Amino acid sequence: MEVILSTGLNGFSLREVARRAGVSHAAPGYHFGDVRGLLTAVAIEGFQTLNDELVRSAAGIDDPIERLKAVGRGYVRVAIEHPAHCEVMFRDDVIAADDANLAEVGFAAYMVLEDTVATIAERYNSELPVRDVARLCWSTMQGLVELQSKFVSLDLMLARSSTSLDENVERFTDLIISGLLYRPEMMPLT
Amino acid sequence: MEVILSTGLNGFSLREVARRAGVSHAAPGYHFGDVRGLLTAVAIEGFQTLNDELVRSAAGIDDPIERLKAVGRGYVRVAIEHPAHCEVMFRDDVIAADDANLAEVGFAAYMVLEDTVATIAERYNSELPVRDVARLCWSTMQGLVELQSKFVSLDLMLARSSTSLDENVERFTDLIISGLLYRPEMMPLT
DNA sequence: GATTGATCGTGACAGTGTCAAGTGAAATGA
DNA sequence: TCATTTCACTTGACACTGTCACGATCAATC
Repeated sequence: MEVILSTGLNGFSLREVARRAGVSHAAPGYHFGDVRGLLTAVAIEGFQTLNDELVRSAAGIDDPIERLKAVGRGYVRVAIEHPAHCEVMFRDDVIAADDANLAEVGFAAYMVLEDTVATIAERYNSELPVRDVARLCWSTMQGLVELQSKFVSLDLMLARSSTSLDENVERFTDLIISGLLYRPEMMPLT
Repeated sequence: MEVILSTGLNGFSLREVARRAGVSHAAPGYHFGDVRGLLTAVAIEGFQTLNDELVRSAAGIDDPIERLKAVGRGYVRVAIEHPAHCEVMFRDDVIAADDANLAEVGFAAYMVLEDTVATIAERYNSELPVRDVARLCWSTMQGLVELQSKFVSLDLMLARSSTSLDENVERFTDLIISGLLYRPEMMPLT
């Protein structure tokens, strides 16, 4: 994590890892087989903490809409507190995307989200396309985390005050949730 | 683009580019100054075509909601037709994210989206937070493009038939648009 | 007490980005 | 017209990288 944070994933190198660990230059390669293997292990660890955090965020909140908001906040909390992990987790070009363990723990994390959406459907709107909504939420969070820095520089160009990641999460989830409550018969298009 | 597509951004190398161009190994470095410089040029080209495509997608469509849908479709069309460019455009670790030309053309592309949302606000819902909605849309599209492959393997695990990128765009935009039409007084949260 | 397996260290190889120096042709200026 | 400068490279070198084969050490096991 140190190496990823200081040099970026780009300048990451097994030999630098070895240097900081005080071992020979080939030792990391022996353990993880590969640079890909090492980064895959990092990604798995990342998904594990994501899963833990989402479960913890959702726990004890009865209203599923509030629970969805909490899950969203949990997602960006992981992004903020574990930036090195998150830089790796979705980078299929540097990890073994077909690794079984990776798929399993990623699946678990996703399911926390889908379950929450399913409860919203039960309680508020039975016509809700659960799977689509869950993926919409995930895509939005992921895109937000990735684009946040662009948004900041965009605000700079427009001389507008910029919005923090946390605040953007709140706004985005509110906007999405509005959509979950909408039914066509409520209001025709003009 | 050839090199990026065949070896991935990970295995990308100036020397391979030089080989395919039939020039000496240092020639690309001379032209672009740097591997970062070359990839920044690619990103600028990518944002330029994105901007062109979004403008073309939006042109001639009167209803702003239909226009927003068209812009969304345009976004993923660029992602599909120019995968090499898109792999670079948002990778701030390998490009010069503070490049002035890059910021300018990226800004232009974003503004097509924000203008469309502004028109929706004018016509349908004056209380719409235009900036937030525009960024919600962009984040969602970006996240979707990035996560699509994960969604496919997720469907595989769940033994569900998977959804194409185009279809996901349709569904996501529909869900977002529902939210844009929603007003709290329409339906209380019971 | 010999063997085996794991955990490394060492050295080598091909490949990489980048830099300094050289090279030849085209453009420029007198 | 001819010297000079600029441009677009080429060449060669350096430090760095991942990965591999080969040894060395050492604890556990038979």
